[in-house]
Amino acid sequence: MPLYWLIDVSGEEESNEVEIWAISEDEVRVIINDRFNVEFYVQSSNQEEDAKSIKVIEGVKSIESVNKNFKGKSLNLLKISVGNARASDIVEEIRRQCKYLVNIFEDDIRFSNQYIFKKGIIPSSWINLDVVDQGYINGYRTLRLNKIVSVDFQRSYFPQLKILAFDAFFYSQKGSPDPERSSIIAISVVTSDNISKVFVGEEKILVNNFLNFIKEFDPDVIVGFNSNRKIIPFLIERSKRIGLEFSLGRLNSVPRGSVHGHQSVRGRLNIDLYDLAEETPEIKLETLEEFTQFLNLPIEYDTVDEYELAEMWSKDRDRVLKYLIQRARGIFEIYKVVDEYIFSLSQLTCIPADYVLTASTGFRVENYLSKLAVEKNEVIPSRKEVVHVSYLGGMVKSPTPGLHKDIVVLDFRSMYPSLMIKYNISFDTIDPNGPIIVPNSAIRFSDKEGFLPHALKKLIEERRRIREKMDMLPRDSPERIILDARQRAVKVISNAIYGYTGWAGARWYTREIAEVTAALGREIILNAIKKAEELKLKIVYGDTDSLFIKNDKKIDELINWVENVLGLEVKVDKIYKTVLFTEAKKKYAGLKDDGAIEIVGLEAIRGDWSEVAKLAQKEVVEAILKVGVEEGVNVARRHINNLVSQKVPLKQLIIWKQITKSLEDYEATAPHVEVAKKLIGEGWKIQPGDKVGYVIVKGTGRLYTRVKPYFKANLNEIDWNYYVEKQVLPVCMRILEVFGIKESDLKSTLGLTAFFQ
DNA sequence: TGTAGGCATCCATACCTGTCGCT
DNA sequence: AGCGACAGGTATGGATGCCT
Repeated sequence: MPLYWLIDVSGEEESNEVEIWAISEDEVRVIINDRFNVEFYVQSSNQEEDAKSIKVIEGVKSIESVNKNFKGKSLNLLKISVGNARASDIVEEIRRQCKYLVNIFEDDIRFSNQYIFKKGIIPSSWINLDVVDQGYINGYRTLRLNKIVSVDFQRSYFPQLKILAFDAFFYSQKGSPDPERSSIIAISVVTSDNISKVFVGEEKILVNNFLNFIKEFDPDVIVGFNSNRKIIPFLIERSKRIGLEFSLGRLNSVPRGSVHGHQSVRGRLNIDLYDLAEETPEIKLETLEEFTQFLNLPIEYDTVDEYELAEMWSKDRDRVLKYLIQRARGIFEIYKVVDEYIFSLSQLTCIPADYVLTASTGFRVENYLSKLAVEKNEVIPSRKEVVHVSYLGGMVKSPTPGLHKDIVVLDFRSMYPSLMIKYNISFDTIDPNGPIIVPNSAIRFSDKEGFLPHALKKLIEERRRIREKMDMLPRDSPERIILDARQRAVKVISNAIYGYTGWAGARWYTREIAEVTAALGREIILNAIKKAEELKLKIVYGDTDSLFIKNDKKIDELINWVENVLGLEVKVDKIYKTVLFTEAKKKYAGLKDDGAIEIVGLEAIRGDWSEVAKLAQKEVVEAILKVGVEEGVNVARRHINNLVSQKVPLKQLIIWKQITKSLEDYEATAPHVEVAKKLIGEGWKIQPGDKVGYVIVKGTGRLYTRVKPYFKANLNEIDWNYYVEKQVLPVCMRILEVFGIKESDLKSTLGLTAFFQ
């Protein structure tokens, strides 16, 4: 039976036609057609009567009485199958006609999702298909699906995909490019066939050449950076203006806007690495440069910022083109590092690789659970608007300020998932008379395995299996890399299930569950602290599921006690030679036994502080941990002195902050919002999610009147005093005051006192 | 089309209090 | 003495981005 690897599934609900793009084992790109009728379920207090009304509604293909599970109950429902119609129209009619209607389920599950769930297929996987040849369309072999035979779980590798990385520049004299007046000046590409080129010249010819190249190379994957939100929509719009169809997709189709702000490109995977940058916490500014650096890829960029692009284009065209090519190269290389992760995530969540990155964590979890629900005959609840009542979360123990030597960090291994399994916590096991009781809580659970514990066990088992397999493979072997990506994907989903149950937008939102899980977490950590104190262990800090303990033989005893008495796994996560705490929770810095410095929570790692302040704090911390407080003071003085003598480059003075909502929604006046407003007034487009960089300049009055976009400021208007008093000094003092150092200790001796008057 | 809550921190603003000058 | 303007301090809430 031939094997096919699934690229994408799409379809037309009204014509019941499914279009699957796939690659056969011998690497032929094929279109597989199938038919599928959408189904949904109706709960009625008088099935017979309501069935009569439903039967005559146009588009209802069949009705069947079925039993399904719903949150721990068994429900008898009418399964409605839809033919040549839209489910939403039929639902509307049912709401009007059925007198005994109680509820409708699964009418809000997208067509292609239903198909994937109900046929048991898995995107980005190899599947045995029984197909009939139907000839060719535009050179693509077309098949009709007879039967899905089986998913081949054994094959962990992916087919040789044809990859095209691309990027584009648009010309805008002032502000952000706008398809109305800005033209496309260049498009660069780098492909898996090792072609690297840039399309330039007269706009129409340029675009045509690019599209011809696409048609000829025929990539399976199109990868860009910011392609969903900016590049592709611009190219489509601009092409329209100059009388072209931007047919990036197979069968000459133009991309169209799809779910989660994704651009759907027919027959190809359109992947935007910006989505991945956004969800990677280490990447703060979310630029391609930063992403590349984060992955340690040896790619150099001669960066041209957007604000200087137009000028550079007239001054040094080659430099701009060089940078554009470097970008496509960077995008390509990053993709090669992350593709396994993307496909693993796609397989696990059953979201096509195409938009698995644009879907946020909550929707990934939800898709995973939905797929499992169909398998377990559980009805998927409808999405409803509910009012969220927040609840108590994790417990954080205040740290003992100062330097601590030889500190062991004890971690409860995946505490929330473990607790949910241990107490069988789930939306379908809540039972006022259930045998499982929870300490200090009125809520009880039945002992019949719940849906969420089942899901979690499956995930944990899967991860264990993968890691076992991994251990048998040589390091850096391709298979091991794929498995590692897969186990990471599994872990992400598993850890997010607790949070998902407390998310008001979730289909399976059940606040009580999230609440009781968090309460149990607090109970556990408090018990562990109590036991540790009994053992005379010294705890310097703790947060949610971790304890920082002064090293002692008795720690083993504590670990055993937790495992035997509390029934949970704990492990030594790491050991600090020295760790530094201030008064604040969630902030510390440590020197590990391997010599590495770890900074947690402090300003030095926050994206919304100037580089000069971050660097100063980082060096102060390092000096204290490695040398001593005295040296920390010296470092701080040096940095302050640098500012006073105005020797710091402008780039280190930029403060970056995100615009999180549309500007009119801001209640408070804030510096970064004022900058954003100014920029918008000058023709820049700023949307929620964008980051604005600004510096503080000399002047009087409120801070927001003294801000300037970084690219409009120059060094002689900088308010150096601000950077001393509000940036470098406070972050250094935060650390140094722990050791009794006073502000005056940093300012004096350098003859700076006058400067601060 | 937002996993959760806990936390520190900055900034703008409202409010409070005391002082001073003027009548 | 009584009043208002003003300066300076403080409490409060919005906003951001971190931690587990």
